[in-house]
This record gives sequence, structure tokens and C-alpha cells, in this order.
Amino acid sequence: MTTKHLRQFKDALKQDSLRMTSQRLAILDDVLGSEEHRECDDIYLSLRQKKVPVSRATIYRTLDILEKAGFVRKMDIGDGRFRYENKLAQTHHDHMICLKCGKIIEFMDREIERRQDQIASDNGFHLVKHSHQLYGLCGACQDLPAAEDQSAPASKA
Amino acid sequence: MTTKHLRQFKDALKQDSLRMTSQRLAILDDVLGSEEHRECDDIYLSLRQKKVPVSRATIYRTLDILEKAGFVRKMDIGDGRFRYENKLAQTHHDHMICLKCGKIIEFMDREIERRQDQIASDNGFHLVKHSHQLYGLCGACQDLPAAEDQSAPASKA
DNA sequence: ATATATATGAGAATGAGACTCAATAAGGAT
DNA sequence: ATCCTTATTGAGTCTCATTCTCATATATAT
Ligand SMILES: [Mn+2]
Ligand SMILES: [Mn+2]
Ligand SMILES: [Zn+2]
Ligand SMILES: [Zn+2]
Repeated sequence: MTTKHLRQFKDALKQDSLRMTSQRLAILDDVLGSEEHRECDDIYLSLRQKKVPVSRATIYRTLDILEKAGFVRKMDIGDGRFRYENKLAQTHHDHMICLKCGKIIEFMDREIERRQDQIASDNGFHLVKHSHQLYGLCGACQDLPAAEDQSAPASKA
Repeated sequence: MTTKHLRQFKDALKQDSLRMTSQRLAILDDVLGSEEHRECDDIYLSLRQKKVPVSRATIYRTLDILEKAGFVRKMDIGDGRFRYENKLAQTHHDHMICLKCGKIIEFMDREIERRQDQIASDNGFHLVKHSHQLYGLCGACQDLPAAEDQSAPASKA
């Protein structure tokens, strides 16, 4: 985590009369140190391993703050648990998810983005965000005859 | 509900050694009689009003059957409750949802659909389905100064 | 250092949806 | 029409991610 990001976080907190705490700092640091799509418990376990005393409630609360401040992106891949990803490390993209092994491939298509804006505009909507996921079977999982899963599959649409 | 749809349902049931019951028939009829995006409880209340004795468990179970048989589409608009829509009445489309009043506008863009296929293909994925929602403020809700909600807003991405 | 508002965490609450299992009902066979 | 096997139903229980409660702890302004 850079000094710039720290300053940015402190400013965001002050903006809302929120206080800097060791937990919030540790959560920000942990989140910025990963490029994965992690759920609350991934972050919780990572912090505990680092001997950071923190509760799930605080992680959820802090992730909300980080989302509002633009540090993380909260995403619903349809399996009932939210995933959070470092938003500073990457530009905007959407996700393609393997229904069998959970593998995630990121994609970005300027034309799709453009058309989303157009559709909103055509309908008088002020677009705030979008959620776009492609679900299927990755190359590896297509080959397996009728084999076992490796990870948490996404089951909902 | 047409005789054709009834036949289609009976066939689908027989295919899986499932039986026709008054509840299943009532649920199919109710679902085919609406073009809205309804959650389990909407259907539950609609059926109770018609004096159909049915439980939520049966509605969930039957909607799963109807989804597999292609009668309904199950969709996750990100607020924690699934919506179900009559799939026979419409061709494929995706949804734009007002974050304030819950209004849903349907859209379909051939180019977006085409590009989704291309992205999957480029990455060796066998595409099974996609989930694509645009979130924002509808025209009416943009005008309201800072007013009250009307319906259940979608809060998650 | 004090005052005061905010933050934390343990545990309880929430809520959609899935599951259990005893009682009920379909429907093929006769 | 009746039997018999197997599927279905529903009341209630359970799950599990996330949110809430509230007493205690801590950050920050002065
Ligand atoms: Mn990503
Ligand atoms: Mn629709
Ligand atoms: Zn896979
Ligand atoms: Zn609206």
C-alpha cells in the first residue's frame, strides 16, 4: 500500500467523520495486496494468519466503506457470497465464470460498454453500474469426462 | 394457458417420472398468466388469493421444474431474492433496473449477444448462460428531488 | 488529559431458500 | 373401481451469509 493510498483512505474517512483504526488499516492493506476475487472469509482468514485481531462484522463494515471510497469492487457471482476485488490495480472489466471449477476470466469489450451506455440513454436512464457475467465451462472442465469439481461452483443465474 | 402448453408440461413431467398435481398445474397457470418479474412470495400470495392450497416449498420445487422445462426464467437481480418470469411469452432479453423504484426495462442487443459468444469462444469457454443487468435511475426517479422510494429497490451488484 | 463521538466484537437476529419426514395423492396395473 | 408402488406435499426445521445489538474499547478534538 502506497503513501498515496493511505492519504486517500484517511481523506475518505475524514470526509464522513469516520476514524482510522488498526483494523481498517489492516483490511485496506490486505485488500490492496491481492488481485483475487475474494469473499469475506478469505480476507478474515488472511488477517488472522497475520495475527490481526478482527471480526467478520468489522470486515463487512470496512469493505462497505472501501467500496464507497472506490478502493474495492463488490461483486455478486451468483452463488450466494459476495466477492471483493482490488479496484485500484485494474481498469474496469467483467467476468466469465466456469460453472464447474469456479475459474474466473476477466474481460472488457469497448463495444459492449458503449452499447450499455446507449441502451440506458435511449431509455432515459441514468446509468450507475452494471453487472455482467458469462457462465460456462472452461477448456479444462470441458475435457474432463464427468469428473469431480475442484472449487465452489456458481449455481445461480 | 393453452392446451399446447398443458401437453408440453405433461410431457416434461412424464419425461422425469414426475406426476401432475393440482399444485403444479395451478403454479404453471399462474406463471403463464403473468408477464411480470415475480418472486416466490408474489406467486404464493396470488395462489392463496385464488384459494389454491400450496406451500412455498412446493412453489420453489415447481419453479425449478418449470425452469428446467423451459417455461420460466429464474433471474437474480441482486437484491437477494430470485425473480421468475414467463419465458414462453418473450424472446431472450436482459434487464435494466431502477435502483430507486425497482422499475425494470427489458433490452436485447444483438451485437452484445454476438460479442459475448465471441469472448467465450476466444477463451475456450463453452458458454451456458449469462447474467447482464444495468442499474441506474429511471427518468421519473431522476426528477424527484430527494424523495421517497416506491417499491423494493435493488441494492447489491 | 478529558470529553465525546465513533468503532469493535461476541453473539443474536435475520431471511431466503433448501431440507426432513410423516401423511397424502397420482397413476399404472389388474 | 381398487390396489399398490412411488412421488408429492407442507409444516416445520435447518443453513448460512450477512446484518444488527449493545456493552466495552478507542480515536480524535480541544
Ligand atoms: Mn475481476
Ligand atoms: Mn424480463
Ligand atoms: Zn472449469
Ligand atoms: Zn425509478
